[in-house]
Amino acid sequence: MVDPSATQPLEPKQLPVVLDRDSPVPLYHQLAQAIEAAIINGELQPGDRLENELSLTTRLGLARPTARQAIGELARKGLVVRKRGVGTQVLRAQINRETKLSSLYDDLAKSGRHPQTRLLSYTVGPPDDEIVPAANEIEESGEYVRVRRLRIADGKPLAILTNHLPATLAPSEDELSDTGLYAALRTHGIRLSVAHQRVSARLMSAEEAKLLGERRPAACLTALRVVYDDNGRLVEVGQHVYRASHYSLDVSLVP
Amino acid sequence: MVDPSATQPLEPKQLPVVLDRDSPVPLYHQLAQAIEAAIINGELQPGDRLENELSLTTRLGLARPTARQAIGELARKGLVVRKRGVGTQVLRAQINRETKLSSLYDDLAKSGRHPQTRLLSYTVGPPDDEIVPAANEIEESGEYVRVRRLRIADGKPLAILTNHLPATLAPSEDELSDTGLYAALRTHGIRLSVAHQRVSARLMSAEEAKLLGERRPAACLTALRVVYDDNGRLVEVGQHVYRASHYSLDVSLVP
DNA sequence: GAGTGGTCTAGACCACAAC
DNA sequence: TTGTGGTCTAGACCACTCC
Repeated sequence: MVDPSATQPLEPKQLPVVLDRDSPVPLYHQLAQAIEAAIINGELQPGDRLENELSLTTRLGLARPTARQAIGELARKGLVVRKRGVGTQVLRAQINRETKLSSLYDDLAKSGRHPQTRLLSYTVGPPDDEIVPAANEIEESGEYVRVRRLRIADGKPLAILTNHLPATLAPSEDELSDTGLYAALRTHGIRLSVAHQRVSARLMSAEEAKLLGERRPAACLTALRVVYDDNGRLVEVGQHVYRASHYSLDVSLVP
Repeated sequence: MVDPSATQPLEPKQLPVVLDRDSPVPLYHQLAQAIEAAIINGELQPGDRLENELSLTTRLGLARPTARQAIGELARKGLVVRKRGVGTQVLRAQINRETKLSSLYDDLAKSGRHPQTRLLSYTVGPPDDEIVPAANEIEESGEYVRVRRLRIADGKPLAILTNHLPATLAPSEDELSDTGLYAALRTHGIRLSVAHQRVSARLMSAEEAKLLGERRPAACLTALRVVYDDNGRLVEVGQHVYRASHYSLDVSLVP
């Protein structure tokens, strides 16, 4: 006997999750993506409670740590909040442009814009004074490639990217005009692991304003980025100057 | 029979970790902190291999998932890289001002500077047009408090902070001049869960330049921050204007 | 082949929140 | 008291890297 008018405000939805145990994709990630999809397409609304961990595990035939790992993934993304003694709730339906290690080129391409690159200069030589303040672990001895590029999106100049790379790792001039720097590095078998970025702002120089099509005085957003590969080797020091009137940086924070 | 001249280049150090099983601090976190401390104080150098997981677990009497959780914490911070079939290596000795959800006040206080606040205005009323672009989920009906403060560090003006809060949550004028906004919210039992920030730059207005002690033209770093509590309620919309010549924002990225 | 991290299971007890 | 997430154990098998 079911009374349809009975209040069931806290009845969590049982998502129709399908897991493929033969897939190389880990089960916890399959589950996390299934839940994330339900949040994004609105099946789970902000404020809704997730099915509890025990129910999930028995229903899907998983062990609890596996289910927890899935939910933990979502919690770190800020999509979901866990509260002991209460349950897990959906926080936001936000399509979360999350802080990740990607190139501006990739970002633009993914968001459907049309990135172009104009190579301004490509020089080889000893480490440049410009990069010293950023990286104190520079090998004084080695040769460095200094690349300066103008990044253009939808026909409008967007940023001036100056990158310094150890000559042994640096892609050729041709590779750089076709694709983004990080894509080029990836094809060289370099796996990036961590980057530190210092973001600030200043006035544009006359040259910068001219390249970016701004009238002085104009403000620019600056980023000093230091990137390491998975062996801890310094891969790149980048000084980026963004046209502040056309560019902003999204950052998500969790406590 | 031990030959001291034998090459043991890959012998990982066995850290003298002490775990307190009666502490309310989880074991995995105790272990993570012990390793992090060793990295920061130089006992573990960048490039050094960590003791492997199996050895850690048997030596410390832990289960493997516990040890993995500890190392995973460090990996997410970018302190350490795990490579299947190889081991776990220390990446950087970096004292990592990590991206977290804290107030500027807390940040300054922790870094040993002397933050002060000057309350510029405190008004109550319907939602301000200024905050609409940021948050489309504003309750049109409710009253909002609009607070404008000047943040000063070591006697130098550093930022103009404009915050909009639902009147039901907002701290009083007195609370705000004594402490940071987030600390005041915490004492009201509000637990923050996630924030989204959009960072850009522009030229300072005449009023901003005057408050911040800059000569125009001057650039400022701007942040539009939207903060939610652990129930998904909108807690705050903040528009921050930082003096670019005296402030930068550090962000760490992992793939 | 030996050693490493990556994934997963099947339980256990605890701390906290709501009723 | 009940239900929830938080922590932890003691294993297992697999995939990858290096020799």
